[in-house]
Amino acid sequence: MAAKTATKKPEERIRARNETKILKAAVELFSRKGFDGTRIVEIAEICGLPKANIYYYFATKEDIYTTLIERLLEGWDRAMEQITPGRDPRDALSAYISAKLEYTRTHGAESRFFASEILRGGHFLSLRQKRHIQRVTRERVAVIEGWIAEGRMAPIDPRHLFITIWSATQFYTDFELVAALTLEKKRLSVTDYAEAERSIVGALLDGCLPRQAPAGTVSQDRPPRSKRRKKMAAPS
Amino acid sequence: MAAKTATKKPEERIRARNETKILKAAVELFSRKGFDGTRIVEIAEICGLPKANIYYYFATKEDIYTTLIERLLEGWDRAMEQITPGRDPRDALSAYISAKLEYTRTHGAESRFFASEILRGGHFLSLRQKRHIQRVTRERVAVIEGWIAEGRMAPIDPRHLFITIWSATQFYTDFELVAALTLEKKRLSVTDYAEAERSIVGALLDGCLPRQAPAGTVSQDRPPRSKRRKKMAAPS
DNA sequence: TCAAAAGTTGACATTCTGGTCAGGTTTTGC
DNA sequence: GCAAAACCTGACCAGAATGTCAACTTTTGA
Repeated sequence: MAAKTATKKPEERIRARNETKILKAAVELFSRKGFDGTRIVEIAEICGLPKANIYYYFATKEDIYTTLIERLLEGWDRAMEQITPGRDPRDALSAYISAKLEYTRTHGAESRFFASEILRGGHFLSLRQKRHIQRVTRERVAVIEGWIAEGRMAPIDPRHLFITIWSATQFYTDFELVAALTLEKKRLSVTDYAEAERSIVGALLDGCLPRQAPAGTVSQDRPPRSKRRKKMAAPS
Repeated sequence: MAAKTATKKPEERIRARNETKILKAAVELFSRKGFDGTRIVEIAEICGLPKANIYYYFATKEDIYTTLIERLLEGWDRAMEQITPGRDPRDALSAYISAKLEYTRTHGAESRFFASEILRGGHFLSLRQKRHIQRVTRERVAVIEGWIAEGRMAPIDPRHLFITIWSATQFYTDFELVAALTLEKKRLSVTDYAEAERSIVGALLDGCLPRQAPAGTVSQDRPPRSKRRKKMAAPS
């Protein structure tokens, strides 16, 4: 498959187009039916291609799967970039939560696909990919540790904080059924995600207990949790 | 299978024993390989039974699967029972988080099995089962709404709070790989779960921002988390 | 224009796996 | 002790799924 015969580069239009089509159909199916539950003839049907054509672009089913993993990982760090030392912790964490929710909302299949892979033990993840996740995480953990050292955040373990944020944000998409049952909706809407954001930010940043002294005091309405609420979730 | 021929009841020792054995092997496999990825001959091998024997006890693979779902749902509410109106919110929520973590830690396969089922859309869940989840949740949501009305909790949406708690606790087991990568461990230990509990409780109840009261008072209701990590230079 | 490269595809080979079944053995109730 | 019920299992089947291939068509570059 000499893709670059020197004088060539943009002539792989057809290839690019079809590979994209295939991967798009595949991530949708994999995310809902898993690796074993997905048949390539299904992928082919969705693409409107004969099965043999799929095999012209990808040698095996596993090939499609791992290609998807590779692409998805590129998105892993995107949201992480919100966490930078210079920023105010409240803003940074809010933005991070918002970005993560927005991504998971608009990329349901990808989110579930990744969740499914991890749930099954991540046997398709290469060592390099695991280390990538680890490295990216470690960098941002350091930022938060910095904030804590400066007294700008409570002394909470940043690693567990990240885990809590990840899990809370992903839940709405990965386990939408339970989320919908809980919220008593048929399906989740954009508004539900917005509410989720408010709630997660509120609970994680300020806690869910009254902000006053414990003991006997009765708390009235909580003081403005965050005066600098931006309009809407940032597009992605 | 007429299991009760009037004069019989406890003579199904063999049946009970084998069914248990089969279900135990099945939940382990289903949780790691999904419905389609699990072959009944595998289940049989783990049980040390010939394949046909599995079919003597369960008519189909789906039969095994749905039987498992039914049993698991019984455990769903267990932890929920921590949330009772009389209790102090802090205690109740702490106990709930603790119970949920303990369950997920000691019942990894079951936890992942359920997660996997929901992730795939929960098509094996019956309407009755969905409604059960909904009802149990609604009950406890009401308790929290009561607390909020009494000013014993900040005015946060209890539904989203539950979602955050569920997701955070389950994450450590369902997505252990990512949790382990984040915590830089090979596998999670009991101690890690204990730390997780502390962290989740800390973040959710008190928030992760400094507790300085708006008026300037220094809060002391947060137990000082002794070990501060040394500061690190913030990277890019 | 035209040959080579890229893309397409129906039919086939092969392997798996869920599920069946008939006939056998063991356990139980009396 | 004995018949009936419960339990066991090797062999088999039908459908399905992955992957192959050789012949065919379209696109490309000069």
